[in-house]
Amino acid sequence: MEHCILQIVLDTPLDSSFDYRWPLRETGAEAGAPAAPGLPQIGQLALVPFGRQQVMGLIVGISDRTEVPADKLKDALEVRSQLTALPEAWLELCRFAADYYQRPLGEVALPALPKNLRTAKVSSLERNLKKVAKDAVAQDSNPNPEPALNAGQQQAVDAIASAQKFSPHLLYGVTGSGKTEVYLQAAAKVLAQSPDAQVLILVPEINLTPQLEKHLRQRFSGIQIATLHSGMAEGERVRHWLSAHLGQARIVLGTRLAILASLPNLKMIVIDEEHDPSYKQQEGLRYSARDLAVWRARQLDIPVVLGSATPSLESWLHAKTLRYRKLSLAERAVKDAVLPVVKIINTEHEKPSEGLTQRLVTAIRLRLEKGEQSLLFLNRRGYSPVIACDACGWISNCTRCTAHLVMHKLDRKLRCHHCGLEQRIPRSCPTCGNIDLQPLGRGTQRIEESLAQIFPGARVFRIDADSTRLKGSAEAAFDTVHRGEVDILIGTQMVAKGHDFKNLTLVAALNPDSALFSQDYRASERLFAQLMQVAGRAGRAARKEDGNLSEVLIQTRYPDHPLYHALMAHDYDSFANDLLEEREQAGMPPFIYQALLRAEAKQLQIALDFLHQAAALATDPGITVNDPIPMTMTRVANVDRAQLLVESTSRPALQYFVKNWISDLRALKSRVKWSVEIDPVDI
DNA sequence: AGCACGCCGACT
DNA sequence: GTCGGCGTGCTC
Repeated sequence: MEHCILQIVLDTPLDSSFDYRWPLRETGAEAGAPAAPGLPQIGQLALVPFGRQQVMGLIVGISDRTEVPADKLKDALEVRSQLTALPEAWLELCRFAADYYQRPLGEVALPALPKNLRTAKVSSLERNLKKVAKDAVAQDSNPNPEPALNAGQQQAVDAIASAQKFSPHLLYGVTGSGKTEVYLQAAAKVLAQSPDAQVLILVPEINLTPQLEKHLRQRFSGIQIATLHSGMAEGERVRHWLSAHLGQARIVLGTRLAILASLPNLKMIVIDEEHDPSYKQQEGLRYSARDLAVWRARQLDIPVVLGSATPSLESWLHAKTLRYRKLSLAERAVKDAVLPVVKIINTEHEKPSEGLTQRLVTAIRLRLEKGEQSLLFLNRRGYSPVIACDACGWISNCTRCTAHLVMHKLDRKLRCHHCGLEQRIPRSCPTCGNIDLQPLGRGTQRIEESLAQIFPGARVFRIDADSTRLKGSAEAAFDTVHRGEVDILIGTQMVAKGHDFKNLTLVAALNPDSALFSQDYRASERLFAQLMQVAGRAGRAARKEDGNLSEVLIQTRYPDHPLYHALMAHDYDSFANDLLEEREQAGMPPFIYQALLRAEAKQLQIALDFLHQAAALATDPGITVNDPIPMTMTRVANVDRAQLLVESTSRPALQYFVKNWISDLRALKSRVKWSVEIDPVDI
C-alpha cells in the first residue's frame, strides 16, 4: 500500500504542522473517475484525528517522508476534494499575517474560513456548492447609469483604474464629496478590464451602511455580489464565501474579516472609511484589515484605495511621504450642497441644564417649528447611567470588574457591560440606607426623558447599542427616521455612520470634551473623525440659495481647543499635520512601532511579576521597554490584567525582537496567561 | 486551546 | 465511600 504524508496545520496554539498518512490508492478509485483522482493538493482541507477529537485542518505540504515515529503517525480521515484548493496567494497572505502578528499559521488560516466549512459534513458542502452554482446571476441589461463625475472625481477614477500595478491611493474627501461614486466607477473600470476580475470593498460595519450595498446592486445588476460579515447566518456565509472562492462573485463587499477571503482573481481593493477603528480586530488574531489590505494589494500588484474624510495618521503620513498617492475631492458632489456651519457653545458661560444649553434648546425648537429634524450626539464614554448615592458617595460598582454597573431601565436591572453581572436596582443605598438614589451622568435614556419634558409634542427617538440590540432593529430604527416619523434623534456613535438624513439640519454634540484629555492619545483623532462624520449627517438637505445652512453645535468647556477650531474651519489638513508633528516629537506612532505584552492572573501582583520578568529579558538595545502597568480597567470577571509596552523606531527590529522574546517567554513556563499584540491601538 | 489523567476536600 | 476541584501533559 502506497502512502503520502500530508503536512497539515490546525487551529491550535501549537506552532507547527502535523503529519498524517494518506493512502494513495484507495481514494477516487470509483469507475469512470477522471484522471489523477484522489491526489490531495496543497490548500485543500482535510479531516484528521487530533488527540481524542476530529478536526478540520489545512494541507500546507505533501511529502513522501516524515520525521514522526510510525507509532504516532495517524491516517487523515478524509480530504475535502470537492472544494477546490485555496490559492497559493491566499496561503501566502495567511503566512504573512501569522508571521507578522506572531501566531501559528493554523490559528490564522482556519478561523479565516467559514465555520461551516470546517464542521459540516461533505453532504452539506456538496449541497452548498450546488446552490452556489445555480445562483449564477442572469444578465440584467438594465443597470443604473453612471452619473457624471466632477473633475476631482474623474481624476481619481482615472488614477485608480489606470494603475494596473500596486498603487495605494488615499482618497480624501468630506462626506458628500462623492467618494462612493469614485469607488463604483473605478470598480466598473477594473471589472471591465477582464471578464473574471474581482473587486473587494471593505466597509466598517455593513449593517450600518446598507446604502453602499444598494448602490452596488443597482449599478452592477448583471454582476454577482457577495457580502461577508459576522452577522450573517452560517449557511448564507458559506455560500457567499464559496462564490468568492470560485471566482463567481466579482464584487465582494464585507467587513474586516473579508480581507481574509479567498479571492482568486482579485484586481482591486477599496477600504471605505479607512480610519475607522473597527478595521482592527480586537480579539484572537488582532490584525488590522487595512494593513493586510495594503499588503495583499502589494502581493498581487494591484491598486488599493483608502477612502476617508479624516484619514488615519498612518495613512496621512504615507501620503505626505508619497508612499500613497493622495487624491483629494474638494467639492461636495451633491449639487449646491454646502458644508454645515459649526458653532461652539461655551458651557462655562452657558450652563447646561440636564445636559442641554439654552441655545441648543432654542435651536431644536426652531427645527421643530420648521418641521426639520435634529440629531443629538452623545459620547458614550463618561455618560453611562450609573446609580449613585448623594449622601455617602456610594456608586454601583461591579464586584468582579473595575467598572460601574449600568442601569437598564427596561428590565429594571443594573448590568456590567464587561462581565455581564446583573443585579436588581437597589431601593436604597447599600452602605448608608439613603432612599434617594440618583442616576449619575446623562445617559441617552435620561436625555430622552428631559427632551420629552421640554418639547411635549415632539417625537423623540433614541438609537444606541441598547435600543437596537435585536437583529435588524437598527435598520428599522433608521427607516423610522428616514420616513420623517422622528423630530429629535438621540444617539451614540452608531448614528454617525453611513446614514444620510435628508431632513436633518441640526446636529449637536452634547459632551465631546472627555476625549480631549484622555489617556489614550488616539482619542482626539477619533473624536475629530466622529464629529466630522456626525456633522456630515446634516447639510445635505441645506442648499445655498435658501440661505438656510445646516448647523452643528458643539457644547464644550474648552471652546479654544485646536480640535474645535479645526472642526469649525473644516480643516482636517492642518489638524492632522499638527497631530503628526506632535507625534513625531513625542516619539509616538506612526513614527515608532509598538508591541504590547498583556498578562492576566487572579492577583494583579502575579501578572506584574511576570511582566517584570519579561522586561528583564528584553535587553535588545534597539528596543525601548516601558514599565509594566495595570490595565486601565484592571479587573474583568475577577481576573487582573496588566501590560507592558515595547517600542522601536524600526518595524523589522521590533519584529525580530518580539519573535525571540516570545520564545524566551514560553521557556519561562509561567502559569500566567499572556499574549503579545503587534501594533496595538487601545493601550 | 481542548481534553485527558490524577490526586485531595465536602456531600447525595 | 463518591463527585469534582484545577495542576500538568499531550496532541502527527
